[in-house]
Amino acid sequence: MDRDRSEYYTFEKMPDDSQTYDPSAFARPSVTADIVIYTLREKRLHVLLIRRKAWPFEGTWAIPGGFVRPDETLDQAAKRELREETGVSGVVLEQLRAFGDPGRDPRTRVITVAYTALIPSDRVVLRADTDAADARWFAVDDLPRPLAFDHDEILAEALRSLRERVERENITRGLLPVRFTLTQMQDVYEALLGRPLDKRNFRKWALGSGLVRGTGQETRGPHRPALLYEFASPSLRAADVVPA
Amino acid sequence: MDRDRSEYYTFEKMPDDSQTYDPSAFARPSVTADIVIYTLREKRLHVLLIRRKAWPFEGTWAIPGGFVRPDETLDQAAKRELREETGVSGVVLEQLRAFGDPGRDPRTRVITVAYTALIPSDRVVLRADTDAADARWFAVDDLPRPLAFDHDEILAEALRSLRERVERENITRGLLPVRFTLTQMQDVYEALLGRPLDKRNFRKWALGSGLVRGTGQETRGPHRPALLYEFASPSLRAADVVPA
DNA sequence: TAAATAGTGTCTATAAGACACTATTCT
DNA sequence: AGAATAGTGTCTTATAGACACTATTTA
Repeated sequence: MDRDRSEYYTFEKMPDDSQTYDPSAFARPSVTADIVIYTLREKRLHVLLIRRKAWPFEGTWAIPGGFVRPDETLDQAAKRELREETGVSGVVLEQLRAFGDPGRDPRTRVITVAYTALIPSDRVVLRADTDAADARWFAVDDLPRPLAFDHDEILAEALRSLRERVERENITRGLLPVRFTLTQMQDVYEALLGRPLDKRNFRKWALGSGLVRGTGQETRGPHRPALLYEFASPSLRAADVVPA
Repeated sequence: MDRDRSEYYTFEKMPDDSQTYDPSAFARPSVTADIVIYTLREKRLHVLLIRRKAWPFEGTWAIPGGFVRPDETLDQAAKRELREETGVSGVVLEQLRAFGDPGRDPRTRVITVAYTALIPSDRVVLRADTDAADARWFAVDDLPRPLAFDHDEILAEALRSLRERVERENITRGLLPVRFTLTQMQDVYEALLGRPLDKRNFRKWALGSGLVRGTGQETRGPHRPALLYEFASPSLRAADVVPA
């Protein structure tokens, strides 16, 4: 091992315990799944937070989540926690990444696998809106800091990832109802990108790209009706949707 | 809970054990960090695999990795394992995602956090090349299947992610030496994208984008010398590089 | 008829892609 | 002189962005 390490990466063998290492020799970490749930309210991107009722971080706001059970996949755990803590199901879940710094949870070593979910603005019926206190939507640019654990970091990363994906994926589908107007769709894009878009250019792009297709239907209201559109491709990946 | 679930996502409270759940009530999983190490050899993208010496999957090829220790971050664990198993350090590591299906490891529940690393083609000195048998480079389109655990899936996902990132990041930096010719750089892009690129268009793009800048130096060989370039921005994120 | 929202077209600038030959060095 | 690799420019096409007014409905 006397090769010049600053000039060459070497592969000469070093003491290798990976084949013989006994996992039970070290305390195992707990593993949780946390879910960042986005929706659009009044043209602003919001996340759902729950107020913690117990130590640690009692009374502070946190991303919903919980422990992964021995017999379920990480995706299943995320779906289950989402359902248990918020009653939401049938939502597209996307894994962000794992967060696992020692000390991020004062109880014990906890590694969390963070997910993001998008739910349509017209289908949000949050009981806590009236009930208040224990579950609330917060605009992503107006969060109650500090959050529990390292949830500030997770939310920052989730938002960065979301914005990155906006341009190259049909990511807005998850935030829109089945049928929607082009104005609603533009609102979603503007909220996600954080900047205003030109109406004519946006519509040219949305229609020209074949992303959406017109339904016959129209909206009603005290003003000119708008045509309703739907997404053209099937695209909701089966694996991401809970059957029931 | 009598609202029409097919029409509305509801947030009415369901039995919620997340606040009172005792993590020690369930067996905790083991957590590992696995690293997919890419390099370019003879214009083809290769990954480093090691042959397992012990049960399970004894004798089959696997991605290097090992258990995360209680006092280290996930990133540190990945760097340590990379160093221990291959002697490589000072490499950019990027977390891919966690893989944690029950049963992916026959020993016990093991959740792995997968990383990707890129190392430059000219600095690869793999002892096992002559020694053989226990650590080898494989072209990504010619892998020894089946691999151990769910490593087929991890490699497929890593490659998908790598190709996705090629277009929008300076990802090739990790695969190139400090100084390189534009032909070498084009080789990297072609290997990663899996298709040939036009030489003139590539050079126009590489130079015009300000990504690289010429050094004064030239190569030598039995043919016309080529100008050597280097990346313009500092850009290697400090957190990704092991200091020593 | 006022308020509110929907809907529509052109021009310009930039980026990406197709395409083939000459230049330099060494043996 | 031949082998090997480096290096170079134009035209076309597609895409994104700037930019402002008319249309329809209900109260």
